[in-house]
Amino acid sequence: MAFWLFKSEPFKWSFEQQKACGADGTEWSGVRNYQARNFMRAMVLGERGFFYHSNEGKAVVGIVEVCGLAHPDSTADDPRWECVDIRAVMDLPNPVALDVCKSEPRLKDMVLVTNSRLSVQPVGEAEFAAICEMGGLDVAAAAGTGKR
DNA sequence: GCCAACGTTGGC
DNA sequence: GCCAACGTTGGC
Repeated sequence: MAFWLFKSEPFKWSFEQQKACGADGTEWSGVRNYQARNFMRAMVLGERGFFYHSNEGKAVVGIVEVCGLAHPDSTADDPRWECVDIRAVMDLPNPVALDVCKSEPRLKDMVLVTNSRLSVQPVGEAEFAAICEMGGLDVAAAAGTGKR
């Protein structure tokens, strides 16, 4: 199981809007970057990730789950662009801000910290756990591996 | 609003 | 295939 991070400017698409889509989720459309696309191609159903608000907010605000494998992006006129579908799972009780991530030793190698421009990125298991802990979430619950 | 970092494009 | 020019992203 891998973990991911999806970045969005809240004015364009916020976690509130994501939650409003419910369990069906939505296309994570609009990605026009090969690295980001390749990460989406590697995603598996049920994998979890963070929802990060860039620009305004600059914080990890929620947990999402991959609910549709990579497919052509309906908003692209070029079929080489693909995206997955994701749905909101839960909020982080305490959003974890970027500057907090930057000053957290366990997150010093996190892609969010080292390459702020990548809009879809992998998250290490330890990084996932650290942010859940800092955000006030039970790691197993956030990862979807705990008891329900 | 500025600018640094990064990616992409296109001329050669 | 290199590299300069350009566009975009996103932190500050």
